[in-house]
Order: sequence, then C-alpha cells, then structure tokens
Amino acid sequence: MSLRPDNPLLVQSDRSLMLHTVRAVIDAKGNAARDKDGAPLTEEHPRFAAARDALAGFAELEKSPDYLHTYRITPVSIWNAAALGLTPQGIQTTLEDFSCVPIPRNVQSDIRQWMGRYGLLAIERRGERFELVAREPGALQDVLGHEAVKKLVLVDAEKRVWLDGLSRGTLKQALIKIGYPVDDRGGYVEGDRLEIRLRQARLSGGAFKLRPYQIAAGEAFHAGGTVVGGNGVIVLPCGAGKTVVGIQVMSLVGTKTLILTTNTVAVRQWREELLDKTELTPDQVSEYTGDQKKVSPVTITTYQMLTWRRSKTGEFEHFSLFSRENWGLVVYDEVHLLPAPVFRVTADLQARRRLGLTATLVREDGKEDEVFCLIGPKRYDVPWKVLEHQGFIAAAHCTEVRVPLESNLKQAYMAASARNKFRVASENPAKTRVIEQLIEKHRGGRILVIGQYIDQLNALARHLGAPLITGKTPNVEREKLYDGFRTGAIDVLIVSKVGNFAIDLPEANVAIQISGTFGSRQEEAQRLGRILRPKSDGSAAAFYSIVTLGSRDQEFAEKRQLFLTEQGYSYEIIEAGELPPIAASAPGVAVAAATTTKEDHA
DNA sequence: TAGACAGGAA
DNA sequence: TGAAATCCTGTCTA
Repeated sequence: MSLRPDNPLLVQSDRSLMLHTVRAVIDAKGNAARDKDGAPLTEEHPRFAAARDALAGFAELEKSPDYLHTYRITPVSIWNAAALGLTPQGIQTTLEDFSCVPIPRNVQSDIRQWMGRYGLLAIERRGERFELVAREPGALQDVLGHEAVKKLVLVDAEKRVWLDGLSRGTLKQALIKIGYPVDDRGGYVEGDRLEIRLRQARLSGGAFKLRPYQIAAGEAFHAGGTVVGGNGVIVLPCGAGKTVVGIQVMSLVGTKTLILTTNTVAVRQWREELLDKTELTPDQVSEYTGDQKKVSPVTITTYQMLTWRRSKTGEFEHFSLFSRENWGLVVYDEVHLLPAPVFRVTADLQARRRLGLTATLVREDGKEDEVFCLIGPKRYDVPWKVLEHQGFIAAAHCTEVRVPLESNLKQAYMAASARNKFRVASENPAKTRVIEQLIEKHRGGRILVIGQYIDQLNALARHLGAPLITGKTPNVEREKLYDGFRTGAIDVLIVSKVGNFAIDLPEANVAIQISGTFGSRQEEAQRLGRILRPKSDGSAAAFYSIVTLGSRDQEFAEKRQLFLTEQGYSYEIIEAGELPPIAASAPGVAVAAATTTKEDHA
C-alpha cells in the first residue's frame, strides 16, 4: 500500500489511531490559505465524518481535542466489533481505506488474534435449555479449569456443557473476566407487538424532527447484534436527547417496552416525553413506582423498585413485573448506574432486547465490563465537541481556581488523617471569597453553586443569602425554587448532590463547583452537563471548579477532569488572586454584595 | 384518599 | 478512602 497523504487517519504500532478532524484550506494557487491575521485557514476534513463512523465500530475514543482525535484498539473494542459482525479483514480494509500510512504488521496480527477469541465459545439454545459450545475442542477444557466457570455449568456424560437459563448472565461475566467473551446466540423473546408511531408535531407544539445523530444512533442499535439485532449501549452527552433516541428505538422495535430509570422524576419525564412525541395514548404508558403501580404496554419503573426486598435475604418482590407483560424491549436509562448483582441473575433480562443509554460509560469502580456482558456492546458514540460544533449543546469554558488554605486551618490539615485531609481542604472557608467574586463577575447570569458537604453549603447559603436545595428539601419547596430560578427571580442557587441528576434548569449558564466526590469523572461530566443546554443567544457557558491549592482537593480535581479533558475540554488554571476584586462596593465588603443578592430575591 | 414523614436498605 | 441522596413501605393525620 502506498502513502496517501490526503487521508485523515494515522495508525501507530501501539494500536492507537490518530484522526485529523480538519485539513488546511488550499487556495487557487495551491498555497495554504490564511486569514487576515495570517493564521492558516482550516476546514473540516472531507473524510472525517466517514472515518469517525467507521472507527466507532472497533476502536475506543480516548481523547477528542479539537483537531486530533485519538482512538485505541483494545481487546474489548475488538470484541465489541466482533459482536457487531465485523471481521479482521473488514477492519483491515477500513483502516487501509482511511489511513495515510501503511498499517503496522503487529496491529494486523493483534486484531486477528483477539478476534479469534471472540465466538470461540458461544451460548446456544437447545429447546428450553442452553448449551455452552466451543468452536475448538481445547477451549472448553481451558475454561472449565476455572472454578468460577465450572461451578456455573453442568457437564454430562458426553462431555457436553449445559447451563441453567438463570446463570446465562453470570456465566458471560465469569468468562469475560478470564479473557473469553462469549457470543450469546441464545436469542431474544420476541415480545408482543405494539405499534409506536412518532408524531410529526409535538403535542406541546412545534415540529418534532429527529436530529441526524439521533437517527444514526437508533439505526446503529436496531441493526446491531448477531442474532436479530437488539442489544447494546448508546453513548450521548448530557442534554443531547437520549430519551428521544430511546423513543426512536422503541418505534423501530415496535414491541411492548419496559423502561428502567434511576428515580421517580426521570420516570415522569419519560412518560411526558413519550406522550408528547409518540402517538401512544395516556393509558398505554404507565408508571410503576411507590406512588402508583400500574402496568401497561409501555411501563416505566426505577432500578430500586426492581431490586427492593423486605429484608437483606428476602425475595425481590417486584420481579414479577418482568413476566406481567411480554416485553420485547427493556430500556436501561443511565445504564452506567446499573446495579449488576441483581440483573446478572435474572434470566428474563438476558432473554430480551435491551438498550442502554448513558452519557459516560466510565465507572470509578472499573466495572465497565459488567455493562458489556449484561446489556451489550457499545453501538454508538458521538464526541461532545462534535455536538458543540453542530450547535446541539452549548460551548463551555472550564476554569480551575486555586485558593490557598485558610491559614488557621493549616495545622488541622497537617494533623488530619489521609481521608480527613480531603474534607478539610474541600471545606476551606477561603473558597467563600472566590465564590463571591465569581458571582460578581457573572452578575446577570444564572448561577448554580454545587457542593458536596451539607455543613459547608449551609454556611455558604447563610453567608450569601442565597437559597439552598439538598436532599431534605421537600419537593414542593424545590419546585418553587426551580421556578424562581427559571423566571429569573433567583439568580444564584446553591445545590448539594441533588444537582448531579434530576434537575432541569435550561437557563443556567454558570456553574461553580466547590467540592465533590473524590475523583469522580462521572460527577464532573454530569455537573458540566447542567449548563450545556444551548442558550437562546448562542453564548457560551462557564464552569468553575474551586480547589484548595496544593492539597488532596487539588489532586482529586485533576482526576475528576480527565473525562472532560478526553472529550476535548481544556481547563484554564488561575489563582484566586487573579480574579477581579468585587467592584460594586468598597474593597473587602463582600457581605454587602451578598446582601444585595438577598434583596434582589425578595 | 392524599400528603407527610419515619425507618431501613444499598 | 466517605457523605449524601434516593427509593421503598408503612403509619399517621386531616
């Protein structure tokens, strides 16, 4: 293969792939075009989108800064590809098609070798039973040598290996742990038909049109899968319309559907969206929660409802929900929160089409492979920055503000145990002053202050005279405060961990994070997601993370930022002293500014 | 019959 | 590494 410099992809021998998103604009004379300041002009690379879509099938997006996206080929990504029906030859052809240099030989052989592992073992249905079969005779012997596998199966006199339908999920999990991803050909229960037609115009007014990436995501799911198509995960940023993708998949599959969500607010939102955007009638869509246990062709419930038991050792009392209707599809909202222990033992769930939706597949507990086994491979993924450029989510500037530890706490910090150090640094009272400065800087904006410790938040709320929402705040009160924020009566709202999920405040354009969970990348992404709804004037959002200089707090902040950095966001780092002083009042009279805020609210 | 709240779970 | 939030059920009140 010859060099093809016009191509956007570079394949390296460490199995990383570099994909150019742009190329230089060439003028009529064949020179690089420049703008009036002399900077080279760039345009989207004409083959970028095609290459991105092709790579999504067998490589993982590792980093996606503006101009160069990095992908990596790993065993799991190759198994994902195998599950989609790709072949080593097919991948080879794709790489050659987009690459500007020859493909390193070792990359080719690694791909062949890993892919050979996939499908070496398969689960097949034999009437009412399932059998673990091997394409090569030695493979069964190998895996039976592992106690974790052996105890889940039954070997008969003919050396055939049988499994209980109940252990289908557990077995898949045990096998992937030892490097044998199993091809589950057990198939799906077809489910009762249910026509789910999308509306042309929403009930709430305005046209309803799927965005291009939503259509692509739905089709990627529906076409995927080795048997008939229909299990896997779709990854989309916060605010990109995951619910809409779910609804589209439901209309493509066209069966009775069970939807699992994290909380009751999400249950209500799903129901409203379904009634708004499909022709389903109110009696066809019901919620199954503590308030109201109704089952209909489309039923929405929570993970906790399904995993509830009277005592630690008791029965799962609501499991019957799985057999109440002949579901053809189960939708897992926020699938990264899947409580795996329960779902791996439910035969029913392994036997139905399943769609997982999430913003980030990363888990701090490193259990990404559980989702892979129990729900399925990733079917679709769009980088956050791509949606930003297309205008579907707002641009955001991220800033880390470093504040010295208040001097009278230095001793307490030194004396504290490793685990207390984090808390002492997180609650550093010197952060208060910075918060005031930032609020002043963004006066006129809609500001969320997000923190982790209730004591810290209480103190801040008193000091600023701003309202605070925590888990204890009754729903009525929350609604009132959210409304105030939406209408503009409240411009600064302090929220605890409740702010990570389940709040919908499209107007928010500034978020100030003052403390958070150890090194949670998830949480950082969720919190940024709060302010990414596109603004009516197209303006950018601002995200601040306030950390105590040179402390555990700062260390964890770096870890928290990883996911967003990989997604192409960069953090500007400033020290507290670089912020403009509070101008409106005399220097140092911070409380005066806070008082003004209070009066504004009244 | 609805809402509020306590208690236990993970 | 630990704190906080949430959910469920059941009971009490109006």
